[in-house]
Amino acid sequence: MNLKDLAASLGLSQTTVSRALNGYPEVSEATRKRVAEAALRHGYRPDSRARSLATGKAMAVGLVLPMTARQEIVNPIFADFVAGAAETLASRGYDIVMSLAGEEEQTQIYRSMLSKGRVDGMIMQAPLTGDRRIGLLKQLGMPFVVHGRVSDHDDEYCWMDIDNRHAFHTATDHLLDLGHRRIALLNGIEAMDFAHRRRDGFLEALAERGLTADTALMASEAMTEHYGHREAARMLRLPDPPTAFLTSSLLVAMGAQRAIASRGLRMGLDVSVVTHDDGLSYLPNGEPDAPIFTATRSPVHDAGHICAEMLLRLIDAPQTAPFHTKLEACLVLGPSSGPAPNL
Amino acid sequence: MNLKDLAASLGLSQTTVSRALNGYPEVSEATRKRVAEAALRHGYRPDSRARSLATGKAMAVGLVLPMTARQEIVNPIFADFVAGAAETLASRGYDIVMSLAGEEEQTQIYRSMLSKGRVDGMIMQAPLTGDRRIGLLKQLGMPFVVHGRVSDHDDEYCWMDIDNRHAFHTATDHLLDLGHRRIALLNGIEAMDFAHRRRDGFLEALAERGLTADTALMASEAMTEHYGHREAARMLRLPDPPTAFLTSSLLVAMGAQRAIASRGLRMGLDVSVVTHDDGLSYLPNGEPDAPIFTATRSPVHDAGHICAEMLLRLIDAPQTAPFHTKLEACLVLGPSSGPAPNL
DNA sequence: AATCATCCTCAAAGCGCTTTGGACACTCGA
DNA sequence: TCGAGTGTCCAAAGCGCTTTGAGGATGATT
Repeated sequence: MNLKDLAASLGLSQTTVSRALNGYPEVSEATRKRVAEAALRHGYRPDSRARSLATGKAMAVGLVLPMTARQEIVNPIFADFVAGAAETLASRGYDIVMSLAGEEEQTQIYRSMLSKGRVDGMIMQAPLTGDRRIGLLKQLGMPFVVHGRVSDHDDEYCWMDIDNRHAFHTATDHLLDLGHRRIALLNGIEAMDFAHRRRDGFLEALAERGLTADTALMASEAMTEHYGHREAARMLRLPDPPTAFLTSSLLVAMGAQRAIASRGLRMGLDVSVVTHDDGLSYLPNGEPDAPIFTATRSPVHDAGHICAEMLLRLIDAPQTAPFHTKLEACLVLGPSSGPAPNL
Repeated sequence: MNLKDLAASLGLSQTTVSRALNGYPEVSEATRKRVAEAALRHGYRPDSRARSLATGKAMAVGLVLPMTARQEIVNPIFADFVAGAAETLASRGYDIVMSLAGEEEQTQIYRSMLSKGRVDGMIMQAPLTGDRRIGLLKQLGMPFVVHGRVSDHDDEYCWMDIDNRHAFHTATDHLLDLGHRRIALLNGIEAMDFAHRRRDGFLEALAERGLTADTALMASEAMTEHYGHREAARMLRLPDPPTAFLTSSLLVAMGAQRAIASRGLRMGLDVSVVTHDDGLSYLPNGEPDAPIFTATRSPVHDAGHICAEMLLRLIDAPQTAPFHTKLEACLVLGPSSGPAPNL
């Protein structure tokens, strides 16, 4: 049942039916009611393509599924981020069109998005340092916002990011204040821009106290539990082991926790752990009021919300100058961090 | 730059340009080359809506982001599943349109998918026992395949599922063979069909050896690490604690592992743990050759592949009778399970 | 020279919707 | 009685593509 048929069955023109359905004022209340009722009865649904073609709006935004750089690992953040974004978008009638950023050439990846009309804008995730996709998107003239950012070109596009440098600076300060001097950093892959910033924040905080990092206490890898376990275990076996771990995700922290426990040490007493916590719904940091890990927390679900909100704003007014949102992660104190031993 | 302009700039008709671009034989090789070259130079991209309207194919499939029943928890499986599906779909030129299954009425949820023409078919995930969405999809006459299934109406629609009952039967047998008699089940939410089946497999295996389950050793909740920890810790404090845990996800197993360790017990020696492992890329079960947990393994990434493949088949031939894929999970042996103590 | 395949190309009719620019009937004040 | 104003409705022109049914060149065949 299309508009033509519906109009015919009502003895009205397509124009009138369309207007009645879309709430235009040029239609009498009686007619509108009659049309609405018939549409419901016949299960009429406008064809989104036709409507989109006529209006010029796709009512959809594109999202590229990020794969952690060069790894076959799907970003665990994705599900919560997209859930957040989807809530906002759905409430405004927008759909999400997903593509997979695989190994092929970037240009090729954005192929389907680019086929004009599929989407009104895009959200880009997990930018690498010096990511070239941003140039590509700008060149295409499609509205987009980046979740995260690329250091060099901060002000040329819209982004939403947490202050990763500040977060890790704060976290490091926290450990330094507790008397820790040998602090290990279990970071994510530092080709990712956020991991790079976190490392900077860590080093900065150390430097401010006149400390230099021990490269033997720094690791950078895809953020799995196994990685956290392996590296923490290795570091704890060192002649001069760390008294604290700063990790980039809850999974890594859990791995570190396991390494600490299996060495007969007590987390929070013998060895401290501070982590970043993306607030993933399926990976909560203890009970809401009783966190297990001391953490810099910033729910990625909220990030999804905000990115979507920004993108919709940009779509409504494509010519506005680039704008940004920077979120501060808050430091949540848990039992996993405590005074450095031997003090 | 649209087809009309491109044709004009070449002094050709739209027909010829369209045919040249889409590989129809009625165009001379010379013309085709000339057209392709001009299209590239002008950065011409066909409008997907217009093309879709003309061909009747949307070249996209719908995917509903599942939320674990009544919980605000995003299914951690989602990211890997969708990555798998996206690979297959992308290779065939299909996009993915996502919607969020929120709290509203189901009918409302499928709204955008239903607006005709958005998608050619759908993949439904995480069905509940007696899920009504299936009836809805059937009634709509849109091709769909279900990841998982709903017990009562197995043969009325296409589904892909792992043999959850058999997997948990096997896992339970494994523990029984090792001499365990008090086995705890840390299951997912049993409103989910798969969790229900797992429980059945567990109980069946016990029954076959003349054992009955102790309800104090059975829990059912959203599958988080915290849940695994809390429930395992509680059960280990019982007067007659379990000697083995059977858990529904790696995260839960990790929680149990933590509970075991913090009680000063050794996993695999004092207490065994067997889990189901969805093979999530960001949550590997140890090293590829050295798993940590004994597990029934079935990568959800592959499930995504298969579901997509099935859906494409269904889209190509919508009238075929419902067909199914049942995958067997394989039992991976790790150091987390061993002979029951006191034997 | 006329006929006929064989290529290559085209004009035009959709696909299903929105939207522009009236048309028609009716009311109301002058 | 007229003109303007108002409230409803409509025909038709797009939106950008694919596809049908023909048409104009060629060169080969009669």
